Amino acid sequence: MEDQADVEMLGRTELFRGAPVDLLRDIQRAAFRKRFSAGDTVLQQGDAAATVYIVVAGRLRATQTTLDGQQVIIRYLGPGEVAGYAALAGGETFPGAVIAVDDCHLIGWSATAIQELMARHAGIAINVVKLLGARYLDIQVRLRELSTEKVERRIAHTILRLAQQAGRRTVRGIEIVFPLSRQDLAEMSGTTLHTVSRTLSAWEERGIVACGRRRVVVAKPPLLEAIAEEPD
Amino acid sequence: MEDQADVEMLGRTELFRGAPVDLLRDIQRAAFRKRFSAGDTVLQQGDAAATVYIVVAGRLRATQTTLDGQQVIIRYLGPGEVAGYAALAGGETFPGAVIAVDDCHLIGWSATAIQELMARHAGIAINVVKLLGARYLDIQVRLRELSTEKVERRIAHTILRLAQQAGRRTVRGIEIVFPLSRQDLAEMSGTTLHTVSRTLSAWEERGIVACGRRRVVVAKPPLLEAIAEEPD
DNA sequence: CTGGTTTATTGCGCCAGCGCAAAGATGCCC
DNA sequence: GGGCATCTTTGCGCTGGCGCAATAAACCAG
Repeated sequence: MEDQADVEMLGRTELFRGAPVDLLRDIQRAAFRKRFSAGDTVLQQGDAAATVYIVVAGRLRATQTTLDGQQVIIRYLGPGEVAGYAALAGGETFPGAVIAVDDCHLIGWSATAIQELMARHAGIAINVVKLLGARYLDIQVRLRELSTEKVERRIAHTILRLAQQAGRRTVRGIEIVFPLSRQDLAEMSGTTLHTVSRTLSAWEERGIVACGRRRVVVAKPPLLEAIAEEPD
Repeated sequence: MEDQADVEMLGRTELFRGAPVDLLRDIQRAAFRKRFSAGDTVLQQGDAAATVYIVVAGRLRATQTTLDGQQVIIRYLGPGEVAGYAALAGGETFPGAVIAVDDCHLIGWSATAIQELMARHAGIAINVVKLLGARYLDIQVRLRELSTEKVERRIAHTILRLAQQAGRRTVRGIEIVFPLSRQDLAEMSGTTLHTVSRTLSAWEERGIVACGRRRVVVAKPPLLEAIAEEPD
């Protein structure tokens, strides 16, 4: 039965880990499912923070856009992860957008439902604390990289991080499993697509990476790590 | 009685807001007090995340330092705010350091005590969620600024933010109440002290700011806001 | 297969901001 | 009040990486 599978899946997410089975069943009953196609907007920047999602399948991108249209990618999220922190933390509106990169399958709850859940079950609130703590840590590190490192190192770090969280071993090396353009890498590394393109070309020359249209494969991780760590 | 005053103070912090008085009393009894002089290290990067503090008086700086000694300032914190998130979120070690900028007076708890408190009182866990959510929001915005804005705008944003959270109205304008060097501003804006110095000199010329040794006063906030918002 | 769209590459010139270095200002401690 | 440490200013030259622009390659739809 599908619901049963759902319950097991929920029990493995960062949000509901450790919850007793009967609670998971309640949670599952309160949820709704939703599918999105690649490119769809799941959460819109500025909209009321009324929904929280967990990713069942597919890959999403959290971004933040300025008034003048400049965009940065805050992070990518995959199966088991949470989209819509603002709704957890009691924010009024979403500070950024979440876009489907692949075709995606999500499970969602209303903000009020989740907040009530947290109020009734401290364990879930603590899961949220851990999850936000982990995100805060990640983003601190990126802030430091952005402030102190030169572009090449930043791009290297960005790719290594993506390979870590969404890499698949292949004969050619570690392939990032979702489509990732030069522009995307630029928006994660705080640079321009031109500089990313030039950098990747140079690396390709040296056999460190292999890339195609919206594809990146890390052929020689140790060399890329060396670049990421070498001082300016 | 001093304890009574403490309890009231705790009830107004972001961490314990909304807790019933008798719980606050328990919390207060479990706490220890500690004083630090300007320049002292309160939490050391890499140390076991075993303590959480609330600032009673004074001002602190949260930083993160790289292996090669480069430093960024994550944020400043003042009265009522929490130092040592890692201990709340169940992290192993502190990802950054916290340093006293002024002479400071703090109240602290062991990580285990606070975690037990969260587990027993969902309201407190929810306060932590809100607090981490707010920090995450702040840092997202800074990440975007750092990625997309030119230095002058970034410095303007940095100063405006500091004026917002630690500004005092005076005849000369809004004064940032704690000592703040050019180097500090550089480490918050992702630039060098030289560029900060040059920029502030130019602004001083135009009467937008007035500054001295480790002092910054925003004389004409609207003009500074204009700089912060003007497109590149 | 064709035409159109999106994505990637690369040459070229320029300039914002860095890094160095040296001098100057300010505050503190004895 | 004098000496010292810390902090700030400013000139100068250089360069990393941006921005533009034009071309090329890959993909898609019909």
